[in-house]
Amino acid sequence: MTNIPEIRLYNSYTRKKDLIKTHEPGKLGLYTCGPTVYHFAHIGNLRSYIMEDALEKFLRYAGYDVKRVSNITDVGHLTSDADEGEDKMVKGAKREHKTVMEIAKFYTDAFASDCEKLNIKKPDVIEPATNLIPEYIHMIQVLLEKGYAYKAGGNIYFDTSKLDRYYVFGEHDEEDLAVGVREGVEEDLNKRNKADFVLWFTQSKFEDQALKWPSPFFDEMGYPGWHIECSCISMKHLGEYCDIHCGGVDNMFPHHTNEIAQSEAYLGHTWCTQWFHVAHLNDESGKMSKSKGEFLTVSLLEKKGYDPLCYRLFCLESHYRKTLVFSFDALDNARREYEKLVQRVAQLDRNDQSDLDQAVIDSLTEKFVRNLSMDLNTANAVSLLYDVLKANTNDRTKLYLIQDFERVLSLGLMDRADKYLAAQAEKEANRYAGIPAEVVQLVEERAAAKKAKDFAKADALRDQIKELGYEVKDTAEGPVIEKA
RNA sequence: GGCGACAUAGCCAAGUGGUAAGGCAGAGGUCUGCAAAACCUUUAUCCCCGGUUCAAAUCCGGGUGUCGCCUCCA
Repeated sequence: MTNIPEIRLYNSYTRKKDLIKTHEPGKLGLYTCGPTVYHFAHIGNLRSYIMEDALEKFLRYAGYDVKRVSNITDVGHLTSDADEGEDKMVKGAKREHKTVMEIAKFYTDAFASDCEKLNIKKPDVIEPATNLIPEYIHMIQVLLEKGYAYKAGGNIYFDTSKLDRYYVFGEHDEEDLAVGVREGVEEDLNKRNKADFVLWFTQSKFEDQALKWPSPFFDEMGYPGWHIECSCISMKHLGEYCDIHCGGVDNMFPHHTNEIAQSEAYLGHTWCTQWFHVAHLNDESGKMSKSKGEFLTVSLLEKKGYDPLCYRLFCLESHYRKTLVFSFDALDNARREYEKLVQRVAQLDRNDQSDLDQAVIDSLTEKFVRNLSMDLNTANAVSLLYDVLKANTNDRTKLYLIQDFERVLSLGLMDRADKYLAAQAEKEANRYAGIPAEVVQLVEERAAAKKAKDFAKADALRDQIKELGYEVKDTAEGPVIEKA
């Protein structure tokens, strides 16, 4: 923690690029809003996790002792994208004829697998929402005692009028809120203020929750509202101060606004003042969602022949605060680039015993840190890979730098380079596999003729090979024979 | 209606006061008989209009456009 560089990140809370501060020097508590496990994550969801992963890794690279906590929402998240609106988890279970618990388990695992394929590091703590029911009840009790919450119509609501400043991410007038603008969402008449939100449900206009718990508030069983889980999970694992809280921009309001409201009302002091929001991945028609158009998942990309890490490269090449438009043309671009990068890394000599070129290392790592320290400029950090490859220095130094940068970028370049080399070796070993002996004979004769610069004979032999139904092509790695 | 973000070449994308990084694609070239690969060279005045300044893609004002949020979303 001695030499941590100054890092600036755009903070949605102050709308400025603030210098990162931590409550405890050198230690950094990072909270990232996790998925609701009712369906597969689409690649737009995953963009946020990729960028948050890059942030986490850079903070570690810079020298912070990071503790990252993430939730898994497996209860209490209402949806209204169906006709009447249902709980996401209940809806998922119904769709697949499974129990809510089975659904949660299945999609939690699927999410973990997607993350692994994208080289997203597992958070230090992953907490399912259903694990902390007593904590929610406790927080709600305190909020009731302090007068920040009220009971109405069988639910408990947070009273946003009790706060000096509720709209922390931008100035709003309560009257400006367009309540019920969305189809299928009706105004809840139990609310005292338009912006009030539910902390605990026993009555819902939607279909019954599958999971319910007893509470001291009502005789009926109930379940927590969505916002309370993140506050409690963060406090349980990071204490009363959260250094940086991450999520997608769409969570700014109401989710994160509500988290701040309830957390600070509960604690009586500020809770988290650094907010990192990742912009959306759109398709040509706008925001990507699970309910419209092609549902793009990691497995779908794999099915179409894309290495998931091409997608990671695609994301890192763009800035996290800028909307990124996805198209297969753009992904093809990234794939081509990725393949070239891998090949160039593979061509570096791993046995190079030269001395490390400290001047080059210092200069390039300084640029790497400077770019990432300025609002996580991953696009420039990726560009530096090319500076490394082009640098006027030995291969050992280049490999050292690439592996060093990979601690943050995690593009799997070394691993894919290994695979590339193995595939090349395999190709070499199987060059003549399945090719008739007489064709192999002709190919070798042709190679000899070429070596002797007898090109007329070589071309004649190539024609002969063609007559047998095979085509020979010379490549950098020797002749390749294909069925014509 | 309110709030917010963004607008740079064919495409993706940096740049936050000093005369436009990088990548993909394209074009020209070098090279290995040809071809492929590789390598080299090459491609923009920054949405529009005003202003500040010796100097603006970068700051200010006014437009236009795209996208997002306003209790489902990463």
